[in-house]
Amino acid sequence: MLKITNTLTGKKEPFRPVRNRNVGMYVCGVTVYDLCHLGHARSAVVFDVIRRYLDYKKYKVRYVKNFTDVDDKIIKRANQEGKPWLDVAETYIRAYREDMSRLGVQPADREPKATEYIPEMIRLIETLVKKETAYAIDGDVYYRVKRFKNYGKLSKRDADELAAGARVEVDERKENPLDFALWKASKPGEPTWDSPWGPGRPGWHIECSAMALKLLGRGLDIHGGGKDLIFPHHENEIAQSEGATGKPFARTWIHNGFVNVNQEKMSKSLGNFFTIREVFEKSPWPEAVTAEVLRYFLVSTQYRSPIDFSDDALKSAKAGLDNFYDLFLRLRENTLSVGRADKQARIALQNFKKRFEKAMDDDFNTAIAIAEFQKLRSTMNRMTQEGISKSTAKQIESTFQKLGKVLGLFQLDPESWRVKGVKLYLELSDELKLSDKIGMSEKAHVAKIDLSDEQVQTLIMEREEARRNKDWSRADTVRKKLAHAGIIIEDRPDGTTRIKR
RNA sequence: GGCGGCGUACCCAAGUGGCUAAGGGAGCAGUCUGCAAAACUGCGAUUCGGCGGUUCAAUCCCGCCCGCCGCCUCCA
Repeated sequence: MLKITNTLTGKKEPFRPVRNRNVGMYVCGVTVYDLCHLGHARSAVVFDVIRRYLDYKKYKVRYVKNFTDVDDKIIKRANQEGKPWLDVAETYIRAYREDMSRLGVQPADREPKATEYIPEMIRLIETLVKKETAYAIDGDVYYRVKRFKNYGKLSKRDADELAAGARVEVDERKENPLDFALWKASKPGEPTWDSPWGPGRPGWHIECSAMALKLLGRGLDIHGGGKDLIFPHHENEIAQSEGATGKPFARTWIHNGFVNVNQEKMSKSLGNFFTIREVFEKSPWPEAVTAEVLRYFLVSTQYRSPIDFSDDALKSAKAGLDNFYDLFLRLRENTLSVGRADKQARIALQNFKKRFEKAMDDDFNTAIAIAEFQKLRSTMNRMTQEGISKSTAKQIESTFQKLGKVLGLFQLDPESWRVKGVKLYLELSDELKLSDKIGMSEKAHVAKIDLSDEQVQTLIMEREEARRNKDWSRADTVRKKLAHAGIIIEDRPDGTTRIKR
């Protein structure tokens, strides 16, 4: 039985969708005014994994993740760049899609844009106004927080105390400092739509209420996003939606923890953020490898906890994955016609599956799920030594692939993970050279040696010849030379040589 | 100030009122190997920030203290 920690109740509770096996899931997407950073990547990967696991459990998932494409920050950006605001939004929606596809994040079933749901928003606001849960002033419409008795139930805040401690400069026209904008009269040059209150544009929170209600309605089982959205965004969504419909909005609220750098939240204001593409660009590994490394890093911590990003963390993730892919290679190479360990291996696979599901059922504990993969890897390495047949080896590999898919891991061809065939040209850097940026000590000594494919081949042949002549010192010299270019040579028992980087 | 969270070995990271405190990375030693790498085997927290309390028994429950972080304003 799947259990999920629900922010609303503060408890881990059994997951029961409204309509049996159908799951409606809404996740707050990004405001498209800039490139996505690793924080966005984490949120995306977390909910991608949740979605994949629900699929795996044979739920019928309808996953909606929106784009906020009308907003103050987009307007500001457009003004800075002297571009139409729609262009800005389009640019970053495209960038988002590129980044996510690199990360192997599956698109949601619906990716609505706020601007496509203006009529729905207006209707929602009208309902609220009719119920006197909202009021209009000079073309603006505000939500009357006092009218919603449960205000604060998600973020566990007391409305009165909030009002007392309000740090925002108070708009004198508002009845209560906590009241928030549902609709804003637009200034010249700003995006604008006709409305019963005059030309204007939506406030920040209303779009998600409108889209979630429209696309998922009462089947809203899961509503998610980063922890920073709990207040005010999700709190306000609840107020708007429940204020209008009089019915509970979402059943289970899921919030993911932040990505930190040196224990501090990665954020624009601190300037300590890394964009997703920046990490890809600076990565010493091929793109597909980097993607899995990032995912491995991101899911190696339970989704609610903070996770600290660093070069070391990525290297550690890479090393962990290398060991898996080494096993996959071994599985393809070291098989027999009849395996002594076949039976044991098959039993281990069955047990593994149960443990994996147990881990994931417990609030998507991907950290434990990975630990289970690790144990299986170790077991299978031993089985391989004892001897397994080709068909069992295939079964093992496909189990890793099939269950790994839930986390988005082990999806690459083991041959291409780090053996021949990948791009040979590489810039060799121990560190990702992120150091200066995050103020860490300078320790990146970059040796840059580019070897062409041909040069590598020549060197390897040279070493083979040396080995045949038992000229060990010459063979080792070549090995060292290649090592400088990041190429590792492994001599295998059958006399062949494996090339890794 | 209010609310929430965290502090587990060199690093990352699970976890439980009592059974060996998972797993990974790094390290060390052994087997293997021309050497190396990989794999395998072994080693590595008598202890879970500190101090008290509850309990037959606490890392896990309670209280206090110390340290760190987040939200309370836009933020994944």
